[in-house]
Amino acid sequence: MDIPKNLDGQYDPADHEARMQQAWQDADCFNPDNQPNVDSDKEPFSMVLPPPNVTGTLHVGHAMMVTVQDILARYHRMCGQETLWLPGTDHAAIATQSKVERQLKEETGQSRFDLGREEFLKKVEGFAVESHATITAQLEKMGASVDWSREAFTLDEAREKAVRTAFRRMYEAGLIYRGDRVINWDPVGGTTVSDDEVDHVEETGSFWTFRYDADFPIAVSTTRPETKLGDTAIAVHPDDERYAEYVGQTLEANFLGVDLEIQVVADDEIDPDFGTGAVGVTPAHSMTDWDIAKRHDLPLKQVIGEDGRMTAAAGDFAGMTVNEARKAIVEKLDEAELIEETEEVTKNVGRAERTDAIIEHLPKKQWFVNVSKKFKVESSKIDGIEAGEEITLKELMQTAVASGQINITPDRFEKNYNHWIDNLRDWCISRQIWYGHRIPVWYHESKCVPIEGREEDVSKCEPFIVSDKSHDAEFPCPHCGAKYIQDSDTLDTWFSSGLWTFSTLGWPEETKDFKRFHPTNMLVTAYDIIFFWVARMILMTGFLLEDVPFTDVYFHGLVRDGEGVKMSKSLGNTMDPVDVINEHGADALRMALIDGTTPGQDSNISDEKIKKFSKFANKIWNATKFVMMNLPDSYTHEKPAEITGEHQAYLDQLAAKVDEVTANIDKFQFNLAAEKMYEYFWHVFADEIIEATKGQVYGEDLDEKEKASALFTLYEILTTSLTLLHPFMPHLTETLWQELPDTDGLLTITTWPNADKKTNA
RNA sequence: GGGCGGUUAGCUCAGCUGGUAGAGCAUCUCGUUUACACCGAGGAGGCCGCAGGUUCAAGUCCUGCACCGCCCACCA
Repeated sequence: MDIPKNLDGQYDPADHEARMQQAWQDADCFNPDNQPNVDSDKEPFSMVLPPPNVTGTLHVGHAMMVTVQDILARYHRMCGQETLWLPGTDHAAIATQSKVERQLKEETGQSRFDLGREEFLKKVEGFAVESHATITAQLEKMGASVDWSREAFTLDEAREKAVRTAFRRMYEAGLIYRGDRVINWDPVGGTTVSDDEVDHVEETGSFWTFRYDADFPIAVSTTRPETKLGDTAIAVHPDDERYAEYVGQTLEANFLGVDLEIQVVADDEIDPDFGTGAVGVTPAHSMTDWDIAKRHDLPLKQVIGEDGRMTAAAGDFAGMTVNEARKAIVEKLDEAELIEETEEVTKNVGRAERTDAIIEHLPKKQWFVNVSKKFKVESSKIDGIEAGEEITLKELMQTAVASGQINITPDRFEKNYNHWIDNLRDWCISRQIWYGHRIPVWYHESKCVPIEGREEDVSKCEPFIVSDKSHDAEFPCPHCGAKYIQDSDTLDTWFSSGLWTFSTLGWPEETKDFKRFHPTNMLVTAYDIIFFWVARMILMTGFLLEDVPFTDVYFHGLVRDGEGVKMSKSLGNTMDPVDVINEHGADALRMALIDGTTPGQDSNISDEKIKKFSKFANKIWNATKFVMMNLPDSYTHEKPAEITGEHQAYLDQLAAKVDEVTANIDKFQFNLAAEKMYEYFWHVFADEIIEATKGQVYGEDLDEKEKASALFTLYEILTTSLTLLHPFMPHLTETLWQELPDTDGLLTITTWPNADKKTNA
């Protein structure tokens, strides 16, 4: 028999991958509404794509995430479950805005303030559109079986409504509040950032022990003398006899020309053995000092401004940058012989994740989510929480996981998660940037900001309105005609991504999709956003739906280069998935990402590894060619009356392999499933079984019964293998499936070999 | 200061609930067999970080230690 004409030569993915993607799109089978192989007895399977930031292009880390999810989606779809994998993108507020700001600066030298809010936002949106097009093209190229008809964007109209509704409901429950607190201020980005957006870098610096003035009885230590201009107290341990006589007193000091009133307080948190045992308390510029100040009702004195310069309260040092002031203060202290000791120490310096600016701690009025305030749960769907129970967001987040309702793979991350929640402070959700969901609060201009000369009767007017409705940035007050003006801040990007599993399904409307697909089944993501995102999703879903967002979380590791070095643009070792796909095919890339990697473990991707699987693809191509060359012209796959003992043993081995691979996928052991199929197809099927049957299917003096038995066995093993490999190598397997003589329709909606055995699929 | 991960063949890594060590690449020998040279047959190469313990049996479980890496935490 001749070589099948479409299988001539070697396998070249470039000839087939796009064709197969088109065939799937044409059949529209990734849209669960049109999925033809749904088994109505089975539960649906749903997942959201963690929305990539619209800040550029996808990298191999995304490819890993997409591969794992696509394996799951295709597997569950083949098992007959109505399967939804919902794609989308994230506006990534600060990340996107700062990227566009940098571009603007480089190209025109302008800042966002030169352009103005409206013009600048147009620029950002233009950039986002471009980036979005790149990302969707990349996802398609990887073979992601997502349902594009349901695509969402964290900043589109439907999501805006979800965000406003969420904000309002949390506000009404008393969980969102506006308050003064010390926040993390990014002086370069000109915005607050949350605790999680601060990276701590170890740097060396001096640690000075000094007195405010020569007559002051207590010495204090600091790495940041410039903040000491804002000291309003000294805290000591209650049992510390050295300072007992001063506790309760208010001492006067003149610190390099600035008058200080220092209250001496006793606080259990102070370590008497560290430094002098006395801490200069700076409530305005330290979060821990702020806490101390709250406990002792201490006043607050801000000496550093939002521009990173000393304020008027800093006396002679006003107007200096923080660094200049530090230097000047140390010099003057030195001259006045007030420094008792200078030590070199290593210290953690907080830097803004996006701009790398050194974070300043400043007191500022911001919006927060209170994670420690009890609220009443109306009708709980969370295991371990009863309807009517009073609970905090922290407790809710921990219960959802501790109860086992949310299962984390690998489970060691559960510890991380709990530990983070234990230490969680209120979540600062307002940002002073322009790109994002504007805070849905409107302030009454005459009530909140009294305007001179106006005498409207404002007794009926609300000072501000929190609304889930769509309003303009300004609208007239129905009572007095003055204006309501919207808060100029935007929300932390994770506020909207926290709603992602249900905002994408139409919430707050009770849509069919929402009822059918929520809670979702799986969340697949890298472990580095467990706090940013996973925890916030559990928080938001827990409060708003009194439910969990998903029942399984799978964390994959970070992807490094072949030498195990973290990929970065500056090192030039980044890998664009599209380049790899163009050269070796998406299937080879997918297998290379899965092979030899375990959940949560960082892995290396190398050219060598990718080649391994492009060779494997070629092997499958050729084995299929061999089987087809030996089939009769109009082969139909029917079991012959007699299967020889030898062949039956092969089929039994195959059945066992099906069970093993299925079990591996069910347990999220994708590496084992992939390695098993590699080993089986190449070294068992190709090397042994095909070789052993060669003399039985072609040549002289054939036993016709044995030949029929052999051909049936070969075809059975081949088609079953292609089916098992489909979630991993969808393009190649679909291509071959289309060439085989007795296959029906698309492989991607063909039933998984032992799908009927699976009870809870 | 807490927590987590890693330490297995020259390199990069698998090894699920404990039962006499595996893959790819590299290396050596042989083979132009009509699916595939992106191939086949065969070989060499491992006190499974160190030290104890549990067990009939440990790379796999327990304890301690060492080194590498990561995360969290502003000892002011």
